[in-house]
Formats: sequence, structure tokens, C-alpha cells
Amino acid sequence: MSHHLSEQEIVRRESLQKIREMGIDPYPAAMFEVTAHAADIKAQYEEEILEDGTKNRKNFQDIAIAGRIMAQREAGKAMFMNIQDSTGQIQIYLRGEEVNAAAGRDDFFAVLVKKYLDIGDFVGIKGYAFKTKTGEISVHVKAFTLLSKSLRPLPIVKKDAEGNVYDAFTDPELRYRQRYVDLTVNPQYREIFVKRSKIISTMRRIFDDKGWMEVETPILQPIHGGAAARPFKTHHNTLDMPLYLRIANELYLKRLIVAGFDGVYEFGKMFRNEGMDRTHNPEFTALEFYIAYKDYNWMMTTTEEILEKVAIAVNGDTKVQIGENVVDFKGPYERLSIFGAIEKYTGIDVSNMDEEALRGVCRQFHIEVDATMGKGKLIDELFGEKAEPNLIQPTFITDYPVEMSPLTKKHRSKEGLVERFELFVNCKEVANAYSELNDPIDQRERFEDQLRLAERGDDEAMAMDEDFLRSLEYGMPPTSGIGIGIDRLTMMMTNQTSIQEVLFFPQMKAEKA
RNA sequence: GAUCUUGUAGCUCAGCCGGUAGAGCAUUUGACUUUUAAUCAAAGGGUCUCGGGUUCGAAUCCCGACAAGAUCACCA
Repeated sequence: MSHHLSEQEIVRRESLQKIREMGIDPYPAAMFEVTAHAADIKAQYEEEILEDGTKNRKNFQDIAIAGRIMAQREAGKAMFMNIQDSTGQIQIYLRGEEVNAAAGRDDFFAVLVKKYLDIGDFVGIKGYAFKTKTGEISVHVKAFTLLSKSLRPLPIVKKDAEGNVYDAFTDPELRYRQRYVDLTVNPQYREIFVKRSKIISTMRRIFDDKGWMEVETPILQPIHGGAAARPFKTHHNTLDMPLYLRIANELYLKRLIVAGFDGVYEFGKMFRNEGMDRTHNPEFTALEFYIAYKDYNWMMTTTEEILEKVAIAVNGDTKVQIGENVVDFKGPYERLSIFGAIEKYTGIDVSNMDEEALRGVCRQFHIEVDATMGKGKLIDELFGEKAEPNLIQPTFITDYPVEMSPLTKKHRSKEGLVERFELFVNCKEVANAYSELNDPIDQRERFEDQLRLAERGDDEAMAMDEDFLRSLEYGMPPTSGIGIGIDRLTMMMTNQTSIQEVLFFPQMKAEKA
């Protein structure tokens, strides 16, 4: 990608050349040993004023820090810079005579530092911490090293004493396309990704403590099973066969339960070739885990335990601000059957209605229906339209109609329903779990029902997976499994309304050359 | 996929009813040895997203394309 160089880029390239002509390597190979970080110095530096008026500096007196120049303030033969490392920014103070002496040349400060260094350059500093006249904890530079020259001007975001931000780098397109710039100049967005990482590491720790095993299952699958969605299709040249990027990993994880593992989990990327908007990216991360000898009641309790711990790990509290609402992840959560939820928010008991009666109820609420919709789909529409918008606090919706859940075990006591729950938070689904169907004959019939739905025109119906059925025929213990959308969970835990804000590199259309 | 909005300097933005392109920061030159949105003085920087059209004349009005955002529909 070549582009027309701007004035500032030309100047920086010329500076680069001049630096080389000075005999200074702008991209030195040698490591620079860092011994301190900005945040620690600012948090822990201590000094006292002695009786004779001199300062006694107690710590950080022989340190090396490294980072990017984020601001330069020249003051004659001295200079201040703000240096940003991974922990934040700290001010440094340079005196010309000192850095010249350290470098062993007269032109180091006046020429290299003042003329050829720019905002964005990486530098290494050796020196000692002190407080300036105005009380700012800073690093007094004794030796200064250029570590990497920057050739493009970084957006300059300034903040005044009241915390007002000026010239913020805010264009969402630029922020997503050049995330490296966004994360450099907008520290508030770094925080989201730190929290995302914490969500995943907290969960992983819980699972490992419980003795479950982290596994990896195929992303390239010959049959795209386990969910209802349009896949990405690709082709393997040597095998000369079509392959699909997985839309789910459920059927593989269950094969591992068949294989005799008690508990398996996978944090995995899923790929769905569907619309994109502020809650959908073509690739997204799901956590799934499957635990033998458990049922969906146990899974609800376990989900409460996990989310409670995650919320505390991320925000220090089970209560999380999401938009205008405060959501409390402290369990136990409300449990409502899907029919109960519909009745609660419409006043109508639809639990014994047939397809035609349901279609009538949908029409009554001005919900669009068509001939391809089976009973399950109609109930789902009704629920989505009338009940879902009310589910702000974490709520388990349970006991879905069998038509909607081809991989779920039939309910132990309620005819026509399955042992499934979905967890709703802030009116959005964040988890989907079952008592897993392990009756191979029933499972085959469910797949056959799906085939009939497909023939009727339902393009989301699930495909038959003979190998999965074969594994069930060998026998799978009673098992409960769950899938949790990590991106959406992160959106909630960080109070973001767009999925792009919780993905480092959201999918974008090709940039114009 | 539909509708609406946006696209001007490296960044953030003005630019009215069509009349030779503006500001702040950044950049360049100079001054300044504790500044902090540093300050002071001066200077340079533009294919106004792209392509058409209307017009004597278009950043501005019209049409189309591209990209992004918001809302809606579908999916997680």
C-alpha cells in the first residue's frame, strides 16, 4: 500500500536520514533493559524535604524506562517529554548538558533530541525519579537512547487540567482500521481489552480449578452442525473436498464426552456468513463447555457462579452499569419457563395452543408470520417480541418447545418441551444451555424433523450428522452443556453497545487503495 | 438488505443563499534551563472521498459509486 507522502512524513524521513548521518542507529538491535514503569513510579515514588531544604529522594533513583514520546515541551536548553509505556504516561526532564555528556557529543540535545525526534518515537531513558517545582513526579534523564523512529504523525490528543479532552481521535472508521493508533492514543479503549482478557482468564481459572479440560476441536468441518446459520465455505485442495468454517463446535465437544472426558471446554472462534451490525461480526468467540452426569438445573447454578465471579474480577462488584440500567450478576437469577414468560408479559397462556392458534396470537400482536414458520418458530417470535425486551436483570428462560431445540433432551416431566435454558441479560441472550440429548434414536428423529423443516423452506434447519449419531450410539453419559457468547458478555461487562468496541480488529470492507 | 446521516490539512472541525480554501493542535524556523492543552514570534501544508451533471463559475446544488456511522429487518 503506497501513498502520497504528506509534508510531515517527508520531514520524518529526512530526520531519519539525518539521524543515520549522525552515526546513530534509528532502529538499534540491542535490547534495552527496562527496570521501571510509569504507573509504578507515579504511584510509589517518595521523597521528603530535609531541614536544610534539600530533597531526600527515597526510591526509583537508578531506573530505566522505555516507551513512546507522546508530548514534547521545549524550554531552551532543557526539555520535557511525556513518555507512554504499557502502564501509562510519565513526564521526563532532559537537560542538554547532561544528555550530551552521556552521549559523548555536543550535538546530541540540540540536534538529535530537539530537531530529529518526534512524537511517536520509542525511546529508552536512564535516570532518577523526582518531583518538579509544580509537584509532578517525573524522571530526570541522565542518558537517552532512541529505540525506534516513527515515520507517521500520531494524532495528538490533549487533555487540560480539568480533564477536558481536545482533538480526540474519534473517527470510528479510522479507529477500527488503525486499531494500533486508537490503542496508542485512546487509553480508555485499552481498558476494554484488558477486561475482555480478564473475563476469559477468570473463566479459564474456574474451569481448571474444577478439573475440566481445555480442548480444541476442528474449525474446518465437512458438515456445519450444531447451530442454525449460513456458513463460510472453502475448499481443501489436496483432499479435493468442500469444507466449512464452523458455525458451532457443539457436536465435537459432545463426541469428547462420549470418549470419556468428564468435562471439556473450548474458547473458540465461530464463523457465520450473515449480516453485520453492532452486535454481529462474521467471526465471534464462544465459550462452550460440556460436563458429564449433570443436567440443566445444575448448569443454571454453575452459570450464576461463573458470571458472579467474572463480574467481580472485571468490575470489582456483581453490579454492572449497562446503559441506563444497573445489572446485578449476583445469583440466584429469576427462572421463567418460556411459556411462563410469554404469559407474564402478554397475559396469554399459549402452552397448549396448536400452530394455527399461535399464528393467530402473533397476528393479534402484529408480529409478521409466514407459512414456513413451525410451532417453535412462532413461539420464539412471540417471546422475542413481547417478553425479551423486559429481561434486564439476568433471567433464565427455560423449557423450550422441542421443535426449537433439536439437540436437547426431552423434558423429564413436561410433554412437548425440552430441558433447555437461555440466559438473558439486558434484553440480550448471552448463554444457551441444555440437558444434552443422548438418546441416539431420538436424536436421529430430531435430525429428520430438521430435514422436513428444510424441505418446507427453513434455510436454518440443521443438517444430519451421521458420525455424530454413530458416536451417540456408542453411548454418551447424561451431560449438560452451555455456550456463552464472549463478545456479548464483554459488551455487557464493559458497558459497550457495539461489538466492534470489544474486538481488536472488527471486520471491515476493503480499504480503498 | 432498507432508510437516514456523514466524508474538507497528519488529527479534530468551521466553511451561510454557488463567487480564487479556513481555525486549533501537529509540522518547519527562531527565542526560552522545572514546563505540563507550555508560552512567544514567523512560515509552510489541500486531487474538499471518487466519477458524472447543472452553471460564466461547484467543497457548496443534482445524479451515481465507494467507505463509515445510526436506526430497522435477520442471526449469536
